[in-house]
Amino acid sequence: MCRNEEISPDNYTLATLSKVSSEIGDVRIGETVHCWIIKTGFVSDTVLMNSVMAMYLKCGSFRGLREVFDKMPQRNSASWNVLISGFSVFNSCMIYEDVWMLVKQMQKESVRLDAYTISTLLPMCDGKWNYGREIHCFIVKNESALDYLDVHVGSCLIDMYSKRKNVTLGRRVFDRMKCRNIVAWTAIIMSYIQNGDCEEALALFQRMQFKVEPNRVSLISVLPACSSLNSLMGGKQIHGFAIRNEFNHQVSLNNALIDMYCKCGDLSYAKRVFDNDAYCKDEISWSSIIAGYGLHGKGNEAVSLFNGMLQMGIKPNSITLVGVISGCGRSGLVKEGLNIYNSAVTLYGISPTVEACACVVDMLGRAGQLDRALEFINSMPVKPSPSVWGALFGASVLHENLEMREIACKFLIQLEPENSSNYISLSNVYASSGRWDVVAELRNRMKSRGLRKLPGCSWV
DNA sequence: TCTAAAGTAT
Repeated sequence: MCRNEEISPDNYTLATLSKVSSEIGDVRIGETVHCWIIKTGFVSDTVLMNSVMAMYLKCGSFRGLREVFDKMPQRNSASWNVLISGFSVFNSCMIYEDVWMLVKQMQKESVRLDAYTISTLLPMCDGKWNYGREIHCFIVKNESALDYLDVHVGSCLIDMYSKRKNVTLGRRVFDRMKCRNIVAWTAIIMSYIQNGDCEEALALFQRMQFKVEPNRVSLISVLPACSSLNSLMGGKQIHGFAIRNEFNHQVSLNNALIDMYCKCGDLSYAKRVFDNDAYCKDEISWSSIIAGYGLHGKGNEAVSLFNGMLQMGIKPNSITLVGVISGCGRSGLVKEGLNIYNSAVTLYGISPTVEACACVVDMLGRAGQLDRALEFINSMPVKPSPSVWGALFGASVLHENLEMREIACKFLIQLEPENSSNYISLSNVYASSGRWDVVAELRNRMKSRGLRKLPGCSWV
């Protein structure tokens, strides 16, 4: 960058330059702009400094952002909002109490919490940080000042309630919103999908089309509902809409289509979408098609697609690994699956996740190699999870191996002491060998934990 | 000239 010394940039120019730096995402260029601002004496311009904070945020420098905030002589709501965003973006810096303290501090300094503040805070309200309802109350109390059902705030509320499995409260917000754009519609549709009501999700999607034009994200969001309902017809209609509206050049949409076709059982359509050259395939495209072939018992095709991916220079990740190994498992390709697992670190640079390890256990187990599966569990690089022992349990049921069933159940109880089905499975093991004393002891253990048999376990 | 929201592969 060069600068004509005779013409000094004003605060507007500098703000534009700061914005450009954010878009490039280059912190060095941003820092240069920041230096000019200091030299030209514009550091007291709040709006300009807010854009510098936003630049540091987008360029990944929490330190830069914090420093600007701390040195600002005057701050407005936007300054606080960017700082709060910083806490949510830079997760490693995230200490929830700190965020709440910032909010309190903001109020103490009489800075108004606005719709921006609220829609930044709401996505941070997960299981660990439980201010969601408090924030919602704040919104209700400040309805007139805040424009309660601001479309941003409303969408965030729907999303927050969805994550807490409360689609009813989300729907109440949605129904009361003054204006609903595509984001709000997508949020409520997603909420139904995430909470298992795919019929309502599709019904809303139909209604939505009379109100707003679907975009790429909304189509991607609704496709899993078609998969869940096994509605190939619904999926094809969305595919048709995507083609007519030229969304089918986008990799993310094609990925969602591939997944939908695989899950609806139409592999040839999935492959047709995959093979379309009008878009650039990424690791999700490959992982989806590989998993699809694997799921349908076509392990050899899954393995050759996996090799094709490597040849194309697309780096597989741990999810790709899970797809290809589980495909091997379903097709009895133990040797191929183990080869891929063993090359994961050395050839593909993937450290196997516990999910990948569970697939290996499942693969060995299905093939009847239960001792080898147990040996694998004892030597795997990550701590076995319930899914790992669950895989061994499933295989020991399949191959009627009581001894392995007992081992798997014991570990399952150890890992999930509150899950009653584990006790029941173990007591079934003992019941089948007539060890009623141990069965009774297990019943007592369940009782002392306040656990009950799940309804429907009539076989116990 | 400043700040916020929805999505796809196990």
